[in-house]
Amino acid sequence: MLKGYYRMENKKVVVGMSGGVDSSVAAYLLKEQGYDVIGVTMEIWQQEDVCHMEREGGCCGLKAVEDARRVADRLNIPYYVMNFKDIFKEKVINNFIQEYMAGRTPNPCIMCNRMVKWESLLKRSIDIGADYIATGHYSRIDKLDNGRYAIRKSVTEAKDQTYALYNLTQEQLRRTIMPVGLYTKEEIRDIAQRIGLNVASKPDSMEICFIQDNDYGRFIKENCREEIKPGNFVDTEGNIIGRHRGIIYYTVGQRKGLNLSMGYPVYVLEIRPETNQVVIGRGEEVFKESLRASRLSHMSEERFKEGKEYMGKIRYNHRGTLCTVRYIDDDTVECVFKEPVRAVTPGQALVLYDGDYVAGGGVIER
RNA sequence: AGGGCUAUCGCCAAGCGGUAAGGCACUGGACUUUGACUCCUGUAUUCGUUGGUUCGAAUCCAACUAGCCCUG
Repeated sequence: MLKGYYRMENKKVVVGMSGGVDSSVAAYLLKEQGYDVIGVTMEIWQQEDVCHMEREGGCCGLKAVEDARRVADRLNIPYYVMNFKDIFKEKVINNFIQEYMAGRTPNPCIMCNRMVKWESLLKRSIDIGADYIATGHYSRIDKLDNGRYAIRKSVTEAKDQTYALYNLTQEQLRRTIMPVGLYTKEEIRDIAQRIGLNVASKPDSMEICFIQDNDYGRFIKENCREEIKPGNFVDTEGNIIGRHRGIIYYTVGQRKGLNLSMGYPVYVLEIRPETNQVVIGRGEEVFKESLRASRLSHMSEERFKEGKEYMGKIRYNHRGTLCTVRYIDDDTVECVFKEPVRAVTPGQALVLYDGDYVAGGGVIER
């Protein structure tokens, strides 16, 4: 039943515990493997008025602390709550708002993973004497023949979280353990059940953790300094076809909420922050066969191989499309897909896979 | 001022005497560890107004109202 079992006497690992099933079982598995396990819950965004609107499954709510503490007690491991509110606000929330204001669509989970879950938690963990940090991600980390570390897809295709981890650094990967990547979600729930964790049937988390009601438009409006200005919807010819409420409310590929009655469904093709315009078109116009990505991150390889076929994902829930890349400069690639992909969205990540391994990725520019 | 045409859900639009299609938009839900997409679901007791004909009208008739077009 236990996979990847080997004894790690004296090795100290900090497990980021969200209070959910996955990270709880991760802590258990590590303990079984002989690590010296410390449970930590990262306090990152809670507002004081959140108690009455406890949403099930939030990855970092207040109830999370209760649940995590109970699990730590049960596993008999030391447990701490660490405050990461400032760094989270600065690196994740502010960036989230800035990106939307700039007409882009960020993926806050990726930013949070890289800057908070890893950069900050790892640093503090090392400070308290830990050798590793661990999480409950459905993903594996392998050391390759070329000496590099790489994120590898989980054993379950159905539950794969590697996309949001594409930009972890070699140093971060070297110090990370992801014990649940060897199991399926069902197996993890079974383990939780067997060892008597009360979080066994807790629902998976979803949606943005720091926006409880999921109304991210309102969240930005209330938290940004600048004014949200209404503007024009235009077609590809530049004709004005309506008014929009402000570019932050839209994203490429979006259909709902446009309030545009053309007789056929219309979608957002492009957001132009310079002119405050939102370009609208038909469903088939939202497909593209190439994109440009920058702020590159290389994982399984030091550099991508031009002409080599990778599987490219342009959003978390994307099966992937075969593609090739070509460097425009050291930090930018042009990616050409074998077949058109829907809704290439600036601000989202392009993640390239070489088989099961994450080769790397970047942020979509256009 | 004459002549003609049109008025059906927020938008477009079927209907042509037998008891209100459909599309778009919008609602709610499912899916989803980002935003989206997608998939289900719901949505006019009422047809510009007022009368009339008829067993029965959104459908026929009349007047009125509004908009559009043509001629001055």
